[in-house]
Amino acid sequence: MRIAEPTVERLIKYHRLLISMKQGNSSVVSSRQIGDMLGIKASQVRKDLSYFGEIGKPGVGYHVERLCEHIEQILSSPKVWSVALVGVGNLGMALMGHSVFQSYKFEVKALFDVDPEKVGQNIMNIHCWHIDDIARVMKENDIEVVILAVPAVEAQTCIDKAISSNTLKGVLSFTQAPVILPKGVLFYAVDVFVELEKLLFFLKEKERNIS
Amino acid sequence: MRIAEPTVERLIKYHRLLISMKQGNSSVVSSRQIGDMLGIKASQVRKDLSYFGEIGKPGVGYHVERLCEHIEQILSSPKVWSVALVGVGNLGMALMGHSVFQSYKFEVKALFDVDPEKVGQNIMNIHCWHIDDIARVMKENDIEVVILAVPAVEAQTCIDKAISSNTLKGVLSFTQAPVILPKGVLFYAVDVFVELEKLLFFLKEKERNIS
DNA sequence: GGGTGTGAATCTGTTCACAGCT
DNA sequence: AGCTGTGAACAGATTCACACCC
Repeated sequence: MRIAEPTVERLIKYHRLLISMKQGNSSVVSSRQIGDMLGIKASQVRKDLSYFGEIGKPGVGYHVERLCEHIEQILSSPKVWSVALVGVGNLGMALMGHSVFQSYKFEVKALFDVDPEKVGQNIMNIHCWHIDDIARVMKENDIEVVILAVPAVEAQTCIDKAISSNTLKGVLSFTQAPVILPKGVLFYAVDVFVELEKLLFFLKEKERNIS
Repeated sequence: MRIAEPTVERLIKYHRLLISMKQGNSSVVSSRQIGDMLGIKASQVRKDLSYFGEIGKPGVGYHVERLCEHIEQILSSPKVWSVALVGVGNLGMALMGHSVFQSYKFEVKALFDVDPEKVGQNIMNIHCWHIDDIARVMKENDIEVVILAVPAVEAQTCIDKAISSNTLKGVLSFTQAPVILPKGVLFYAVDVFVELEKLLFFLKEKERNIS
């Protein structure tokens, strides 16, 4: 069964919330409680969770630990993904330091940059290669996922080199440049610029409607 | 007229693309060309652009410069927003260095942190205050927008302090913690964790469907 | 031919409302 | 009473298809 993207996104948030609730005191939680904490309607929460069979108890709610495991199973992958981080500037470093990157779901196997100060070094225990070596290193390490944190102008060049490895399956991009990829390679983008502009736009619209 | 969020998001991307096209050679562009470059259907592009009257020429396309100005007008704000950056760690610094932050639409008026190494310093020419001073500094500088780049556990505390300034109107959050805000304060979140998990989830699903 | 603008159709996601369980 | 699970209604966004223009 196919799960829609907005649903997956919410499942991930439920899961994260449930993990933090496991340390708490109550072992049961209702759809309304979950919804309130995440700013989601209770009916939406129930619909999302009902996709996978009946796991809540009417009149009671969901068992925190059981629900958490259940979602974990849905989200879990049969393998640990090998990942390359391309671009070890401020942003790349911030990502490396981010708790997200201590995950059992993937492993950052290699870093890539062009800065001679970084190439050849080990940064946070991971070797940094020159971007020109990416195809070879990706092949040797079976790296299927690339996290792209380079300046916009270099994005396409870097990706083209990664494509030539023939092992690339997914890209998470932090640059705002549009990137051309072969069909079949999954692409997700975190676009700071767009989010910021959206915020400012709707702030403006709101003020305009008031006055 | 109200413009839907997905439309705004695309308008922002069109605008960004058009700016880079202005340096190029062709002064006219078709909906198909725009769409291909951004991975959007041509019909979608036309629908988006037709919301604001007829600005394209049948058989020819859209005049790059005129279209760019047109969208700029839609997106533009009558004022420059005053912004505070809360959290000057790796991520905060990455954001500061990001080209996005050299915008004429807003100005970063103050930084906030708890690290005694940073508090009291000027960082990239902007003064860094202790987070406890945020309400006062926000009031004094009419800061209405907060960019939140602190660890998850501190997110709510920081936001609560910002709320008490009574000038807060919008938040762009980079932490993965859910944050409680008064109704009326706009909230956008960039959630690295969620994007990464989504990518891995759909990668897994894809492999599962093949085998 | 090539390309826009747009109403209609379709697809997708959310919300409602209520039967049924504890 | 309280809460889940779910079909049905609704709302929103995308895509189609075609009339019309250059």
